[in-house]
Parts: sequence; structure tokens; C-alpha cells
Amino acid sequence: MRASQYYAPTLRQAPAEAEIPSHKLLVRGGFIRPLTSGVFTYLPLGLRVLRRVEQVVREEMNRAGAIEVFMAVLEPKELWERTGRWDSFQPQPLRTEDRTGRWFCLGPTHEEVITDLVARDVSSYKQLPLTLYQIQTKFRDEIRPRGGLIRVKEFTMKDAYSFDIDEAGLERSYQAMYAAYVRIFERLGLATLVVQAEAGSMGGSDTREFMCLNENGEDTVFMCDSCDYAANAECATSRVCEPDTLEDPGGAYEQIDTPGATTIQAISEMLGMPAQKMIKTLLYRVDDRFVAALVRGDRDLNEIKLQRATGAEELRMATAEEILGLTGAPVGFSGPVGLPDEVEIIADPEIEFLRNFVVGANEADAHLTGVNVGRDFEVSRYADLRQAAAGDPCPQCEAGKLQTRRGIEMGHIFKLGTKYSEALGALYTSEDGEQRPMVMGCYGIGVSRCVAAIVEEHHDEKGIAWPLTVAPFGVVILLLDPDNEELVAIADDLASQLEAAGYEVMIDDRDERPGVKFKDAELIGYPLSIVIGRKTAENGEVEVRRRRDTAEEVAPVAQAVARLQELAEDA
RNA sequence: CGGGGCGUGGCGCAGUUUGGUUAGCGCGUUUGACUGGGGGUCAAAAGGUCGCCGGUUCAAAUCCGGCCGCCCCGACCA
Repeated sequence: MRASQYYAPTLRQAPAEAEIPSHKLLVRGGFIRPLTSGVFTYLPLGLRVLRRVEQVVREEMNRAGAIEVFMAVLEPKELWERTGRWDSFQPQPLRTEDRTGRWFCLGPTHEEVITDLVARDVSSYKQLPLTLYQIQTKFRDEIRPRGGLIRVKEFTMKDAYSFDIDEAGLERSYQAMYAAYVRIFERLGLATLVVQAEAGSMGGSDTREFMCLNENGEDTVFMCDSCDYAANAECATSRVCEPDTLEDPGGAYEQIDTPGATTIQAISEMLGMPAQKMIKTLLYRVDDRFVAALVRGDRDLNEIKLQRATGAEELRMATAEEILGLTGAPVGFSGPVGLPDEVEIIADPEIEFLRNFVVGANEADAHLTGVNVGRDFEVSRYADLRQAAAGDPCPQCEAGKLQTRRGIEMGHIFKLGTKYSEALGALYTSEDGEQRPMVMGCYGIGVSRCVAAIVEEHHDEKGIAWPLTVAPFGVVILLLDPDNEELVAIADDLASQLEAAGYEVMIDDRDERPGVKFKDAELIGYPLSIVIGRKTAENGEVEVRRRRDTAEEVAPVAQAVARLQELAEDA
């Protein structure tokens, strides 16, 4: 390809709205252009990178035995109603209506479609196991797109779905995908950390996220500093340590005046007592009932965990009016003592080891001190409700402490079980003649997000440094003097040699000054380059460079391709 | 959805507080000349509904009201 004939507009300055490196560099380098919030156009260079990432994913999926299909973006409402997700999927899918008033959503995921497909065509255990996948555009009405390609409303995703006869089969399919993911991210040049995660709208039990640890990621990961425990903040937990000695419960609790102290911090300051000696009582509306969630004063409640613990479909904090109705007190003074019976009290396990603590009195401007579980109120059950915090003891090993890092979620694998196969009638006849639901798994990779992650991981102050596997062109030939026919001939000759050797080559033959070409090549991030200019050509030489470490050397024209290939080994 | 910021030629910005000729600057673009190994120099030129609608005023990029869009921080996801 000749740059003079190509469409790769670069910008000297990044648009003001871009903040993180991948966003700035992808726009500056002429890979993508914003269309509207969370929606981008791929320019030729960006499309090339996207296709290369897709190809790596495709090869590894095929190698793992998955079979490619291509499903429609439009998914009919009726199918989603059968799994109950038309109204419950979060975020709400983008929807559209045809001229007859029939509703569709722009597919945010394809469990319904694939399960329906397999339900129709597969009926025997002899046809299983089966793993199908596609690489396709997904739509999600993201509440807040951010970070260029990190989170967008329209993106390219690889989604795979496995169908097995039983849990043991699912385990094999799941492990095959796990292994494929490890290979994929390795080939993409992305160091990954596999973490425990929540299933969200997908449902299912065992789920793992493949994270690329990066400060511009949007997820928080907790990892142990001494063992391999790693979990997304949404489900990370910590070990509850029973203290060596427990305080003796004192006499009966006392009510004290705490005017205006509606926060733990305020009470803590007023009483000169640490927040660890207090209990936060959080009242939640859980479907059609109320629950009081108790966590230690210095802790935050994790709503996802509360939702899990209660099995709630919908969950929200009680309103001020509801709190007044339940406790007789305004917000800020709720406590577990004397709550109406219909309010279930669920407590975080840390509460069990607290003695003589402080709680709200269910009365305006008052708290209770010296309160004890069992004596003053009953906890209906204990469940992990607290948000883990950096420094907490590791739940998995004795010595470790948890630390937090930011991460980009590139892939997510789920064991779905029979949720979809039952809802959509994906049954098979077993060897003994019984009808059984297929046991499913699903496996996603954010392909376009991976492009952003690769840039986050592979760039410097000059621009991008693509790994050779995903580079839009593996080699750029900087033809510093495109009017010199001898040099043009050298460039053409080298280009055809390189192409014969399997490289894709961009010849920068634009009528630009050398500096412009050097800057653009570094911004765009070609892994390898050959510089052809008068200076070295006089000696029958060209310059050979590697972007990643700016290695550079001169080589005779005849040996340039061989030298480049040597550099490429490690590009 | 809550909080914050922004909207002025393709990109980056000044001007808005305190209304007042023809709306500036850098980069980019076009033409010409010189140049030619790290975003070069000189000269000339093109390119603007100052986000949109309405209001105040002799006069609005500037003041007021409404709306739209974009970005960032929080609660959700590949």
C-alpha cells in the first residue's frame, strides 16, 4: 500500500474530549473517529487492527473446537419474553419497531437466539457437545460510555455458547474456552489476570473475568499480595477474623442524644468512638418486602451481594418516607433494635464478633450504645454483605492482604446451566431415552475493547507500538525522497520481498518532509520500519528500525529484509 | 440518573467576567517560491449559522430563559 493513495488522516493534537492514551492515540493516529457518544467510525487503519484481533480470536476458537456462525442483530421480542429478559436485562437493550408494530431489540447478547437455534436442530446426545460462536456487532445502551473504545454503545464482540449433556461436559467445554482465552490474550500481547466475578444479567454460577491490569480500566480488582486470590470488586470478599478475646457484654444498652448526627462519621466524632464500634443499618426495599442490612460502621454495603443474599429480583434503598414508616425516625437514625417483625435483619459476619456497639435508636436525634446481638435484637441470618477494602485479610490464605488494582475486562466466561435451555426448550434425548435440558456455558470477548487495551499496554509518548500480530501493517517503508526513482525502485523491491515473506507493507511515499513521516510512523505504531534516504542509499544501505524499543541500524539493501525478519522475531 | 466541566473555521485554543467597528491566534488546507534525515521558512489565499431556539438591548460570541450535544466522576457491563 502507498500512503499517498491511502486514507489515514493523522492529527497533531488530540481532541479535547479524549483523556486516556488509547482514546487519544487511536483518534490522533487515524484509526477511529467519534460519531456520537459511545459510537465510533473505524477508519482503514482501525479496521485493519480490528480484523487482525478478530482473526486471532477466530483461529483460537476454531482450534478449541468451536464453530463459527453469524446471527442477526435484530432479535424478536417474543424470544426474549420466553426467558423473561425483555424487561429485566440491564442495561435495557436498544429497541426498535417495524412498520407493523412488531418489536425487536438490537442484540446486546445472543443466548436466546442461539439456544432457540440449537433447540430446533439438535435433539440427540449424539450431536453434543457443541460450541458455536460468532464475531459480531453488539449494541448496549450504556448509561455512560467512556474512554474511547473502552466502553461504547456499539462494539464488536466474540460470543460463544456451549451445549453439553451434563455438568461434567460443561466443565470440559468451559475449560476448553478458558484455555483458548489464555492463548488469545497472550497472542494479543495482553497480560491477563483471571478473576472471580458476578454473572449479572447473564445468570449462571461459576464465572471468571479476564482482566488486563491497567490504571485506565474501569473495573476494580482485589488481589492477594501472597496467594493467587483475585476477584472483581463486585464480589471480592475478605476473611473475617475472630478476635482472640471478645468483650463481655455490659449491662443493658443506653439511649443517648445525638442531635443531627445522621452519619457514622458524625456519631464517631461526637462520641469519640471508632466507626468499627458502630453498626450501619441500611433499610432496603427487596421486591415486595423490607430488609435491614447490617454492616460494621467503617464498611460499605455491596448491593450486589445483598441482592444475591436475598435472591431479590429488584432491590433499592428504602425511601425516606418508607424509613419513617418502618422506624418512626428520619433517615440517619435507623437501628436493628425494635424494628417491626416483618423487616428481616441480615447481618454481615463481622457483626457477630462485635460487642457493646452503637446503633441508631429508631428515634430522631438518638442512638443506642452498649448494644449486643442476641440479647437486644435477633439477626435472622449472616451473609457476606460488605464491600471488600484494600488491606483486608485474604479470604483464601492465612498471611495475605488484599490490594486493589484497576483493570480492563476483556473477556468473561460463564457457566449458565439450564436456565436458557429450559426456558427455550433446548432438550436432547439421552442415551437412556430421556428428555433433558442441555447444560450451557457462554463466553464473551470484547474484541474492540481489546484494541483499546492493546494500545493502553503498548504505547509511549510518541505514539502506539503495535505488537506485530495486530499491527495494521507490519512494516512501513519511509521513502524520504519519493521523487528519486532509484530510491522508489529500492522501496518497491523491498516491499515485494517483504510481502512475499508474509508482511503487509505501507510505503510512505507522500510528498512530506522526513520529519512528518517519522512522526506519523511512530504515532501510527508500525512495529517495523525501513528508512530509505539518499544518505544511506549512496552506500547501498537502508536503515532498519523496530518501534517497540527504537532499535535501529543500517544494513545493505540486499540484507535489509533478512535483518528485518530477525528484528521481527521479537517484535 | 446525581455531581462537575465544556460547546467559537478540520484540530487545539483566546475573546464572554465589564455587550460596542471587519470575531482573533497556533496547527492543518490551497497556491507559489525556497527547502529536503525528525512536524522547515517566506509570501498570498480559502475556510465561521460563535451548538440551537427564543428574549433583553440602539447593539449580543458576550446578558437572561429554554433546549440540544460532548467529556469527566459515581451506581451497571464485553
